[in-house]
Amino acid sequence: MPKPTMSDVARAAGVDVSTVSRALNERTAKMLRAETVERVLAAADELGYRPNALARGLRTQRSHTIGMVIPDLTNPFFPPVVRGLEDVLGASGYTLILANTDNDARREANALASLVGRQVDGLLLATSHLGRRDVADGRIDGLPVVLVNRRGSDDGVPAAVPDDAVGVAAVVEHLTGLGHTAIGHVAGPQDTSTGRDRAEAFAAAMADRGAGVPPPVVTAGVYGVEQGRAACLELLDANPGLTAVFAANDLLAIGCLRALRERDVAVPDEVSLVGFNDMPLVDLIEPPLTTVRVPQYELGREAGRMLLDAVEGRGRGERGAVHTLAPELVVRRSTAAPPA
Amino acid sequence: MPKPTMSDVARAAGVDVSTVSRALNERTAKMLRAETVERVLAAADELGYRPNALARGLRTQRSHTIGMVIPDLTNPFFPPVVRGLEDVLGASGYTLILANTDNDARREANALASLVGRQVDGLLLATSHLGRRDVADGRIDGLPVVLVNRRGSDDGVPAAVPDDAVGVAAVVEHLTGLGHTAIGHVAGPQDTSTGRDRAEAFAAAMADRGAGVPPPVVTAGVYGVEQGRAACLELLDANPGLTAVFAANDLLAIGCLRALRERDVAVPDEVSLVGFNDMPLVDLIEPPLTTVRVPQYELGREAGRMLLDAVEGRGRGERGAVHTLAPELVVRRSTAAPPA
DNA sequence: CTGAAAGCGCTAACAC
DNA sequence: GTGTTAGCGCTTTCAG
Repeated sequence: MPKPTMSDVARAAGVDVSTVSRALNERTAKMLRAETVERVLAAADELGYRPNALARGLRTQRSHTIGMVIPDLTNPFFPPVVRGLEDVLGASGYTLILANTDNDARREANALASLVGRQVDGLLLATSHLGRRDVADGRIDGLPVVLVNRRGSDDGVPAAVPDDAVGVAAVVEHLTGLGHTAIGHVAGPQDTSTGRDRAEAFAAAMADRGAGVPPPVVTAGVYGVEQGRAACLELLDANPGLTAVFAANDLLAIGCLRALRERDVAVPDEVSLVGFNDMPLVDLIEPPLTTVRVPQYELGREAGRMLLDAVEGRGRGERGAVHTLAPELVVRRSTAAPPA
Repeated sequence: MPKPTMSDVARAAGVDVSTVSRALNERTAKMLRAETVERVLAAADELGYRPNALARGLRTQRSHTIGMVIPDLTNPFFPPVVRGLEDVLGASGYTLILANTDNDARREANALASLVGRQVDGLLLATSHLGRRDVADGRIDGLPVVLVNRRGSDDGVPAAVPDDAVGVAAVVEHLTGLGHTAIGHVAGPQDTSTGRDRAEAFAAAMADRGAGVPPPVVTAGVYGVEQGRAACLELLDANPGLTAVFAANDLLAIGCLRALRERDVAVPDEVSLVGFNDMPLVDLIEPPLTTVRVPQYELGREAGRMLLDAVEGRGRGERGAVHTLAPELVVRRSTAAPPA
């Protein structure tokens, strides 16, 4: 027995397919006599009828599907974001389709093309690089776009992001409060808003604290453990007096930890280390990482809400709504007072 | 300018839509004159035409979409599996849709219904419990199903799984080789093949090693950190002489680590600890976890291949092909000789 | 080798 | 209130 279709239900209930369609749709069911609706529902239930989402989407020009582009699902930062997204989207009947790009431009282009071909109703981008022009107006191929965790070049494109400046300020305050003055920064890619904003906020916060010269910074080209390790090695070698390192995210911080171990410097006894994101499991490494907690699940929820608003035509005209979520410093055991 | 459709391309190229369809499809392009194909391709390219996957799917009864049901994406075990899956599916033009269930039967039912409604061509289940009857014949709602990381109750349903017995045997050999005899097991849920098989393999391997009495076992109801902690506490309290604990997966092992810390017992000096899976980041916790490496990415690839075979009608008749991947013991610093 | 026509399963005017 | 009709964008006989 092949899948029952609407006309099977119609026949079973003794009505026309259009009546079945009306009965099955919340909005149009009230056009019908209650008794009819009931009869249709019973027949549908009896046959185990499931509406065909493809046919519906083709007809309504709405697939109830959302595409999301991320660099790499195995980066522990993303799964909680995705869960948050799924929870809001699912509640409204939308399904999420993920695509990984591994930071490769060609793969990203393919992914977008594939998603658009699948008629997604909207796009979530966690990969946006500053300066990409195709999202300047908050749309790709006519589809609404919301950036996740990163901002666009200007604030014209909707985005859900952590408040980097606030987070970084808390880090610098914590470190200087502990007595550190020689603090270095392992910065993230400067073509991402997170990398650039955190580096700028760090320089600004240090200047506020009366640092005469700009603090030492080494930039990692990609947010990855290995890149963090290399950058930290460089930072350490160029600045032997450092007593603290602030990494632009947790993956880089883990790389720093490896670098520190290689150079045989004790954390936090000789050098303190701080990350950013508080991604899952960083509380289990040794020493447990002091970091800035970005509400990942909430980030996903917020981005989902924003995109749904755009897709369903609510809240139009508020082009460039960048929603900022408050981060929070989580002090663990990777930071301590500098050695006497 | 709305999205160009096939008839737009047809008009631009001065041919019928059916000709465009033929020109754009690998298989049917050879029916056409090369010059015609070229003209169509040029027109399509010119207009930026993208085939509508919904329309195609409706017509062909094939969405080129695969549904996957997992307990929880934030469990670090799954992302690499998903990546492996995506890589094989993507290469064949298929898209993966994920659904999380949080081990909730109702959510699972909803997820399956939603996926089936979206006309997925096949299903991947990483949540299967032993004894569920609806997959007994390797199909749900007529769709081919492949289990990932878990087997069904009998071997009638296709599955890609690690070889638990081999992995567990390696663990026991490692531990006994170190001199341990008092080894306890924190078992996984007994309604999953992994939980049950590993517990049985453990008992068998211990018996092989000449253990007179069955070794102590406490079962966790769910694969989770908190459940691992609770189970381990219980195990420890009931068996004060234990010098080693083998947990049925890494999440449980992390819970055990917490329990051990709470009881102030040093790992590995007083008690050795072994996990299972070698999920990402367990090499970074302290002490780095000795565990059994399950090739997660490969597991995904293998499951993907199996499902594609079933979906595309290849390899029929080999009902019940359970593909087993070889695990490998990874010795890190959570295991050592028992205290003298 | 290419065009005409039908139809996948559904929704949305438009009738009655 | 409910049936009739047309058509979303595509593929696939069937003609020619």
